[in-house]
Amino acid sequence: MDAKPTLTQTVWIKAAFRALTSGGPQAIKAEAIARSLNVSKGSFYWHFKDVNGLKNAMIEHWQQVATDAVITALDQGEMAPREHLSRLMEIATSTANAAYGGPQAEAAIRDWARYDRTVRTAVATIDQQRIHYVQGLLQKLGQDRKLAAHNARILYAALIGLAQISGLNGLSPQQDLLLLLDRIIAE
Amino acid sequence: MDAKPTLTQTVWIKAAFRALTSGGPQAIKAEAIARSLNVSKGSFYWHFKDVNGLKNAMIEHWQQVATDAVITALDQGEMAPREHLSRLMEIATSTANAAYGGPQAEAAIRDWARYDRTVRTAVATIDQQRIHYVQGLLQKLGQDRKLAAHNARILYAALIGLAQISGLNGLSPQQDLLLLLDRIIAE
DNA sequence: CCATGTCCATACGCTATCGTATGGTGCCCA
DNA sequence: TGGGCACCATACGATAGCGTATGGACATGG
Repeated sequence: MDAKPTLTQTVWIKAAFRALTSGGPQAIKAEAIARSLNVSKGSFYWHFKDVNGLKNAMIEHWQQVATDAVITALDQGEMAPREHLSRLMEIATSTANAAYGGPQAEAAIRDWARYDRTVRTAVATIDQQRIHYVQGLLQKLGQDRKLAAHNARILYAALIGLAQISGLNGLSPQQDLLLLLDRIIAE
Repeated sequence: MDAKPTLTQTVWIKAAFRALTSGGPQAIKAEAIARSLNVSKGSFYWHFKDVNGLKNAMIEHWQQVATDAVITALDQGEMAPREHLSRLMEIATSTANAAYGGPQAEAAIRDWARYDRTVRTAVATIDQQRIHYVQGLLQKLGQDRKLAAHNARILYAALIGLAQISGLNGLSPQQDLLLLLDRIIAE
């Protein structure tokens, strides 16, 4: 098998996100995650000061990844805004992207934010970035600032809401999102 | 003060929802809730078999209340569908209704559902009921079945998503929702 | 070759929570 | 009036998770 090349912080963080995604915030426990990595918690307290240290590292890591995603989306801006938006919807609703765990992890982080002040501010910041980014794309399509802001919030909210609903009933939200996008752009 | 007229299951359930809303699923603990009611956990284990018994009672209670809300909404059907929809949006986004704790509790239940199979099926059932109800209203406004279904999902998803976002940044989602409703009906 | 540093295992004490067992208090009713 | 029941308090053992302390394995450089 694997030659066990000694663990890193990142490995722990990813394992912690798996725990968060499948078991919620209260599943972020040192010993449980250690077991999932087939090591003891002695290793954990070597890499992190304590459980709060791990949580802070998780937030920082996610915020970094999420911010980078927006940045790079902005950089490769030579695509048509319309294409850009529909591709965004597809990426956001696909289940196998993002280094930190994908949309499922996103939802779990959003839950986590409800009960943790630090996470809450981090998520709020990311939300603002994304909504603002979508708003910019809509303005490029000719919508004035106010309408674009409204539509951006609606699109993003529908994205989150549909993910929530489909996460419960197993349906894919892509169809609904693309239809909504069509109508929002059409006017 | 209060003459302490002995506790009932319902009192425990409401206290449990307060705990769930403010602290998440892992905050549903016998001793903690007992302290919040100024009694000991001896009382708790008199009214409930164990913690799981309380949780089941909570789910049952919420499902009952949520179902009843849809039923009564259907019954008082002499209102214009358009009025009906906008009033629904207002009620759903107001923060001081619902016996079990209001929109905040809804969001907390939705989080809870992600990590608990029983809650998940209950929430999925309620979601279906509500979406189907909204779809019926839209059909009354002349939309065909398919379009109404799509619009109902979008409206409901936007409702949930906006609540999630505004729950993080403190903004009110009413404006956005009513605007979206206008556009959905306008066509 | 051994000294030092990195990474991890094990053992320990502490606290929180669970569920149970048992006792106490007040009320109603025969 | 006292026996029984509803409701609650208290005490207990058991388990899980936290954080610390200490030692061991392994590599690497002097």
